[in-house]
Amino acid sequence: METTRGAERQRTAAERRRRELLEAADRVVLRDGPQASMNAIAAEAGITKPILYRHFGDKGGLYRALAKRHTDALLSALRAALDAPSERRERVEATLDTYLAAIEARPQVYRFLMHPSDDAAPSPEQGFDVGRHSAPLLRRLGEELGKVIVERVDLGPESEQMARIWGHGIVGMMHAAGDWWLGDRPCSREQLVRSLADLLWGRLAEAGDLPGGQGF
Amino acid sequence: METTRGAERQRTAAERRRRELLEAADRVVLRDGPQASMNAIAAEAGITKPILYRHFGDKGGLYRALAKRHTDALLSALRAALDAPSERRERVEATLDTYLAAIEARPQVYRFLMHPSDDAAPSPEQGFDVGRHSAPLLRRLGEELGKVIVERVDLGPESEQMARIWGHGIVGMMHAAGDWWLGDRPCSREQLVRSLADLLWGRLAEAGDLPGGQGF
DNA sequence: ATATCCCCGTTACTAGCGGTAACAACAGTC
DNA sequence: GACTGTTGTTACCGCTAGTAACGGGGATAT
Repeated sequence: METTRGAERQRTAAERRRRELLEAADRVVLRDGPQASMNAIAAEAGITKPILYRHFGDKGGLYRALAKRHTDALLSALRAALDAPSERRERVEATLDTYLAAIEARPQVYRFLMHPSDDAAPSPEQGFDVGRHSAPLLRRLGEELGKVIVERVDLGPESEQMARIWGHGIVGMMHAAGDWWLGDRPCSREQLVRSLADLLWGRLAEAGDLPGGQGF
Repeated sequence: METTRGAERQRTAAERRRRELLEAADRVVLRDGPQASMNAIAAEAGITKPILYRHFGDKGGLYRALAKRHTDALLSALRAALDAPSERRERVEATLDTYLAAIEARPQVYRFLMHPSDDAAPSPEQGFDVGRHSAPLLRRLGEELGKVIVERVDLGPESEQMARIWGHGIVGMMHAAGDWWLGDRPCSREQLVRSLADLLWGRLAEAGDLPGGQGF
């Protein structure tokens, strides 16, 4: 009765295959961007389409699996920066810098993560399904940051609601500024990090109005 | 020689037609979301595809024309809120609220503006063309806000750079928080607005650490 | 009046996409 | 040796964006 051992071996073989396919998909996405076709990915992996579909269900499945790898990697790097033993402002700057360094190092990956090209659920459900459409990575980062805030910062009553709002807000700030910065590169990474941290540290409230017309 | 008058009339007729087509496209996008097909739009307008292509070049052209209308409308509403004669904090809150009210009122439009479904330039240029991929609306809002900040807020030296960074950062914060909020609706709009304004007003810097573990 | 030109509109097509059905070949199990 | 499950194939479906190629009608020029 070799059933269990055989099944085991088969399972691990399937998992290894799955990893190979993911790596091939990775290469293609890195080369062709998020609109890489299933045909191209299959060709890169040296096989044909139906195998991909057997492993991942549909294109959304493959992309979700692919995104999870990168998201997990980025998330753990951010967690490390967020857990460093230093002052709050320093940690915030380190986290911003970690994120920006990551997207700077591999812009194609970043682009794929943020723009899965209308992945997953085609969801023929009409009506207002406006949730989930922005990249899942942003949502996840926002939720995680919200958790960190609620458990470390004293925000008084209603702190949980506000912490989640702040989590998503700060992540969005980081993302939008990073996206813009990555396009034109108008300044150094350090300056960007410092400016964003300044914004979070209330410099907008402290700054005086400029003469001529009402202030901001 | 009726040449000029004839050409004139013809031009205005073409422009009226174009507006009609855009309105039909608007209805379809509002109903089907950003993945509305050219066939569906043509059918809604009561004509066939090639006419659309003659008017707008390609799908990206149509979507850009469509997006410009909504973007302009939203932008002018935001400008009005930003120019109100009151205190800075109040103006910031009013602007946030205007944006959130807009996306709340017509989520499908909002979704279309943010996710043009890989529009426009297929740009076969490989390499790092990571600019421009996030919705043009966000970029435009960020730039506009940056301009407003640089001309109204006293940020000392390097103020222009910092103002642009802040513009994109604040817009991104607003967008991400709004997107998340629109999905789960975890709180009222007022509360969201107040929390985001609090964040911009430096409450993160002022808040104390919570006991148990390092602070944020 | 006739011929010219230009624009609106059509039908019919291409190439490529995501996804699937049907079938072939090989493994290990009974 | 028969059976079963996995791995792989080819050939197809329905859809999409986009494009000829052609027909008809109204204004213009002679």
